[in-house]
Amino acid sequence: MQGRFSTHLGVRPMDPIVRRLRSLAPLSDADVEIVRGLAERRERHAPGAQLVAEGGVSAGPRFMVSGWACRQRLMVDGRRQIFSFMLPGEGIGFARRPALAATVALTALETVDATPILEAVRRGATPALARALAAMECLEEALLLDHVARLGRLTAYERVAHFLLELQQRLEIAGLGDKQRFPLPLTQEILADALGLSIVHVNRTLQQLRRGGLIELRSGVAILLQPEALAKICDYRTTAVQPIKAA
Amino acid sequence: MQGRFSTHLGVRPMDPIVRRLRSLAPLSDADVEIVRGLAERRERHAPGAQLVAEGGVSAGPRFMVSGWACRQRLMVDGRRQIFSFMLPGEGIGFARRPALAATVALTALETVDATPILEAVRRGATPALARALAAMECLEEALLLDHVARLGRLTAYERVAHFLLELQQRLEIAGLGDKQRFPLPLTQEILADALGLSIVHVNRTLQQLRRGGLIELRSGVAILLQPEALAKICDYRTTAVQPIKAA
DNA sequence: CGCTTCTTTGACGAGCCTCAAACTGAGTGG
DNA sequence: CCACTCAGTTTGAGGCTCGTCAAAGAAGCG
Repeated sequence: MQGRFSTHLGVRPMDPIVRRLRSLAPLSDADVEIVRGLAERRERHAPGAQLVAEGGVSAGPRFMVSGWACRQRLMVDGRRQIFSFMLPGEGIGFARRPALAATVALTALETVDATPILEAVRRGATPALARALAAMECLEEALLLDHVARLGRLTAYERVAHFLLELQQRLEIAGLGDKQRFPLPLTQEILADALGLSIVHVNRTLQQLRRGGLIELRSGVAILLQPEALAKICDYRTTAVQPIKAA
Repeated sequence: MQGRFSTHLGVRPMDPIVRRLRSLAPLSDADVEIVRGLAERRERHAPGAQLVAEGGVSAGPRFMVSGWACRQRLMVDGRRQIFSFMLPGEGIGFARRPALAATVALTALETVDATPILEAVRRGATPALARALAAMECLEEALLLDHVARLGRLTAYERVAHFLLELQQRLEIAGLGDKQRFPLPLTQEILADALGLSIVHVNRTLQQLRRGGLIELRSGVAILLQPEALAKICDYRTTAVQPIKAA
């Protein structure tokens, strides 16, 4: 289904990665070629598969090619908190440290090994990609802080609006979806565990947004009918993506 | 007051920093000397002072010497979310990126410029300190994830317990406080803004913990009367501080 | 179809927030 | 030394937000 989607739209598999990196720093054709070269070592994962175990060392840097994943932690009594989502084009395991949370596939997904890029960067061969990776790390932290503020200081209604706006933006950058419409292959349980709510309350909040004519949701596709109104609801500010100047 | 405290206990100003780094990686005497050498360039800040502006570039790496600070963000309607606290011995602005949140002094505090250490590390002069700084960064992210889980999946009662246990541990490492007792110079408003609660509810939750004989709080000092019971309440797991192996 | 997973709905209660006001303690100045 | 102020804490009352329990629809899938 996902594969067909790509084919029909003429989206080549590495496009989300290229688009995303380009949004972080201007890349030369040579840089882009390095990225496209990654396509060789592709890896498939089934939904539910654990990409990185909590406490384990990450199996090298990778990019998401298709599908969704998340970082999460479980409590002894079964409660779950999702820390972040990984979308096509985004990186996994670039930080060389023990994983502080498990990374789990939420849908069927594909990744590519990004080791060649990291090596090229270490050789100093591609300062532009180095900047892009630095900006990527920075953006990840920004998203985590947004998540904290969302959980700590927004109501359920605001949280859902804020989260949808964030996804819209990230997916648009990757070339999936536009200003209003994007794929959303998440169950309400997953939304609940990310947003710190119960399933039931997520359901009711979504309906409230629907009844208000703000969003539409069906069969894995979200439509933001009034993005500006949504942004107003939750004081949404685009997490600025300023490319980092070389040191 | 704070100065007197240090003098009486015979705590030298750089001790918290040394202790904290030592908890992250074994340091040689030479390493410790480098750290103690920082004491020259000390800086004072009044409570409420902004150490780093949101969006601004951090004014170089620093260590907290005394006092407390926090990273926070304000919403347009005045709501505030505190992302993290900075305690004596901990670092500020080591990541070379635009600040994603403002850093604000919560009490009178002192910092030292850590640039010399960063330079020594870059020269490769001190691999042990390099490991300690890497572990420091890692630990910071771990704390942030803990914070997310706290806000998303713990009740008010659990949140407060969890937070107090975290502070106890961090302060003990810095040599301030012991297994049960530690300084807590935070108003209930600050606690509320960190834990995603209202002031009133923080107050009631603290009293619930007091009535349960779990904690004691007075004039800026917290006492955990039953640390194990507290840990049980909130599924508290020490955020393991495993020194990172050299690459 | 018949299963399972996911969504939706209702009823109810608890957790947490808001508003408001009293109380405490540490200055501060007359 | 005693008001007086101000920031912070505590208490009460009431209500909204959100969670839990339970069960009934939908929707995907073999």
